[in-house]
This record gives sequence, structure tokens and C-alpha cells, in this order.
Amino acid sequence: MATRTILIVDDETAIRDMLRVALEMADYQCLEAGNAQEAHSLIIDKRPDLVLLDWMMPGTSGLELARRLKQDEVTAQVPIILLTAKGEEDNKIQGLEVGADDYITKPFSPRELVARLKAVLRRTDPLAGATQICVQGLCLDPSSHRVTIHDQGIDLGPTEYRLLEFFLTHQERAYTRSQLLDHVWGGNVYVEERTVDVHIRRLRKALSIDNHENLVQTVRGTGYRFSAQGY
Amino acid sequence: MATRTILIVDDETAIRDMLRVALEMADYQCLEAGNAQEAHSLIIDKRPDLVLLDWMMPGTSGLELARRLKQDEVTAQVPIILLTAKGEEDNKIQGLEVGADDYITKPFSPRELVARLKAVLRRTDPLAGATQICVQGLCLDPSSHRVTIHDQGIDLGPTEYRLLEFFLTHQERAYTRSQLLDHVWGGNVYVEERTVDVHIRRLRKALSIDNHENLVQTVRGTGYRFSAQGY
DNA sequence: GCTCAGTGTTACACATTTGTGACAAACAAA
DNA sequence: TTTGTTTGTCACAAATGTGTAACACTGAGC
Repeated sequence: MATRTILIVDDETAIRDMLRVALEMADYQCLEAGNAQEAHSLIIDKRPDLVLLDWMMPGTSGLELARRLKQDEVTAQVPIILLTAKGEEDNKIQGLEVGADDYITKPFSPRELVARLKAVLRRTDPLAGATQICVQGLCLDPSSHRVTIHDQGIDLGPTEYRLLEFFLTHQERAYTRSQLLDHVWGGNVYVEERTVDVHIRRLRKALSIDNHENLVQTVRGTGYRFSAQGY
Repeated sequence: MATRTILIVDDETAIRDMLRVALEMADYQCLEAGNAQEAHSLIIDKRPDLVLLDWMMPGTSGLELARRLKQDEVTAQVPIILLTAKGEEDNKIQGLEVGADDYITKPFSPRELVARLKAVLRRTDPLAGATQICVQGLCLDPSSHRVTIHDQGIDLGPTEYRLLEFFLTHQERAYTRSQLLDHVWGGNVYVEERTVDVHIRRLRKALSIDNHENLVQTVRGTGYRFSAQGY
């Protein structure tokens, strides 16, 4: 399964660091925010799979942020785990009623944190977690099956989409037409090698906003390469 | 909203009674089982919305029952809350790792019980206890089971309603026909994939006030996506 | 300059995928 | 029962994607 991204929201750098270490050891990717505003933009922008949210923060509190997130339909489905220093029961209930998915009292062991996190993630869509790949303003998002250049959507046919997906995950390396046929079309079909050229052309055309067609480079005598350099 | 059914599993009648009182006051319907075997049959038979499971029971323990339930595909999706007498951390982790959705330490107040139960139910079925979901003037209200566009009611068949409900809670993401069949029709039915197309068509038709049919987008070669963007 | 292999570009026929309306079976309410 | 609604499937239409060939262009070597 693709690695999940967790957003850590806490005003104390030391605590963020601790959490990051624990989560990275358990093979999660981390984002960090020091306050509610920052957290909110990151959630919209990076779409983490889960938010670890400190209850007490200067400015907008974690509880308040959780409430807002759950009220907006765009962010409502992001699971939230609230962190709090003292396990006062009223807090606990308040937190869960606001819509947080779980609630952890400090101090807690890394093992407990990860176990609870897993339990919450298990309940959310198991297919989510594919992260988008971005380069030079070009973004491909596998989960929505969408490609954008500077947030402007572009249209690709299925084959061009797979071709771009392959290139984005195999940048800076030249491939022969035959290799591309193997990887993008799948081994057992017979199509002319020149067909690759045509699809390269179609892909370049679709990317031609802002000269992004240069991302796909010709390697004379060999094939093609996707590269963000020499650009 | 339909009332939810909670299965209480504990070997002590006194505790079962207490739990029942607390839950019935909060407007839940209750089932009771005194041991794991009984509980298992009731789960298969009555399909409760949640199981409150005592850790320590003579015979098969609650933990063991939880593990079995989560391993069987048929019962895996039933949420489980484990009850335990002492909050030893190892127990806690063990419980969550087995797949329990939450873990409550006795003694607990009725308020805490109900709050946690709500939280678990909420993330099991995101629409339970949720407020209505709105996007672009289209509103779906789970409690009244009603859909409106700019306050004008629209008519949907049950399947179209569930489809829209699923889309609204899973926006901005592409789903294959097969995934939609899984999520909207439920795993074990055999219907043609093309049937999805027809229901998509019916949903679009119902949404066609003010061009809202564009909310449901075709992802060629893949399936469909619900999106408020690119609209 | 010329030649030629390699690549870019376009057009088009064909294949595949999706949209749409119709219909009969299943179901529920009266 | 009758009536009306919902559902799944099909057949055909429409839209879109695909592979190929033909031709144009480019650059390297002579």
C-alpha cells in the first residue's frame, strides 16, 4: 500500500519533532504545521490522509479547527485525532462530538499513537493514499485521475495518462520505444513502435501550456526521456 | 435517522442492564448476549450497527471474539468497542490492533460511553448524525433523506440516492464501476458493470437542473468522479 | 550542396467506451 | 389482486480513443 501522509499540528516544535520521528519510523510521510491557519492551507493543498491535532494552541485552538474542518464538506472526510495534555472527560466528549475520530491523552507511547492511527485509517477509505506527483507545476493525481498544470486541468486520453504516469515515476532516464510499449501498453500487445511517437506527440501537445512539452525529450537513436532539467 | 441497534456482550447480567439503560436513554435499540457464541449468532442474524464487547469473559474472550469477527469478511465491517476493567496499555494496543474501533476503560460515565459510541458510528457511517452535505447549491440531508437543488426538492430512486450519498462523501476521486458496485450496491451482488452507467445517467438526469449534471464526471477508461471543480 | 535515417505531424479508418431510451421483471403499496 | 415504482439488462447511437500510413521536417555525415 502506498504510504500515508499525516499532518502534525502543534505549536511546539519539540513535540512536532517527536511525533514526526515516531510516525516516520512507522513508515508514514509527515507534514507539519505550527498553527491552525497553516494547518488549514496544508489540508486543502496537500490533502493528508489524517490530521494529528493538538488541542491547545495559541490563536485558533485545535478543537475549533476540528470543528471548522468537519463543517466544510471539502475537508470533512479527513480523519482527525486530537491530542490533549490532560484527560479531562469533558474535553474528551467535546472533542468526539465535534467530529474528531479519536482522542489521545499525553503522555502516550509511540506504540499507542501508531495503533490508534492505524485503527482510524483502517476505517477510512483504504484506497486513498496514493499521493500526487508534481514537477514544474505539472501535477498528476492518481486518486482523482486528474492532471493539472498550475491548477489548470488538462485533458489526456487513457494511454497518454498512463504514459505520463509512467514518465513521472521514472524521470531522468531514457527509454526505448520497445520499453515504453512494455511498460505503458503492457507486454503482450503487438503495436508498431512508431505508435509510441504518435502518443508522445499527443502527450506533448496536451502539455504544451507554458512550454511544458519540453519535459518530454527526444533521445535521438534511442527513444524518449522525461526530465525536469534542461528546461 | 433510523435508530441504531447496539449489541451488548458481557457475562454479567448486572452490567448488561446498566449498559442497556444508558443506551436506551440515548435512544438506541439494544440486543444482549452473555457469551461469545451467543454474540456471534446474533451478529450474523440481527446485524447490529455496533458491538459493545467485554474483554474478560469466561470461555471465548472478548478479544478473541473481536479478532474472529474482524477476520471474517462477513462480520468485519461491524464496529466494535471493547470494554475493559483496567486500562493497561498493552491491552489497549492489543485491542486496537485486533481491529477494534475503540476501547473504553471501566468505570466510565454513561456520557462518555455514548459520546464514544457516536464517534465510532459517525466514522463507520459518515452520514449518521452528520449534518447535511451541500455543494454548489445541491444539498443532501441524511436525516430527512431528502435532496434539494437551491431548495427545490428533487426525486431520486433509492439506488440513485445511495449513489449520490456515496459521491458526496467521496468527492474529487475517480472510481471504477466495480468499486461503485462494491460501495453502493454492496459487495456480494452480481450485476453488470454497465448497470452503473445507467444509474449514473438517471442521477445526472435528476441533477440536470442548472447544469448540476456536470458534477458527475466521466473518467474515460476508468469510471466516474464526483467533483465540484471544473464546473 | 545532397542523402538518409530518425523523428514530427497529420489525417483517417477502425475499435472501444460511454450515453440513451425502451422494456420486462421484481417489488411495494394499496 | 391492481397499480405504480424501481431495477437490471439490452440494443443502438454517439462520442472518444487508437493504431497506422503517408508525408514533412531535421540534423549528421559526406
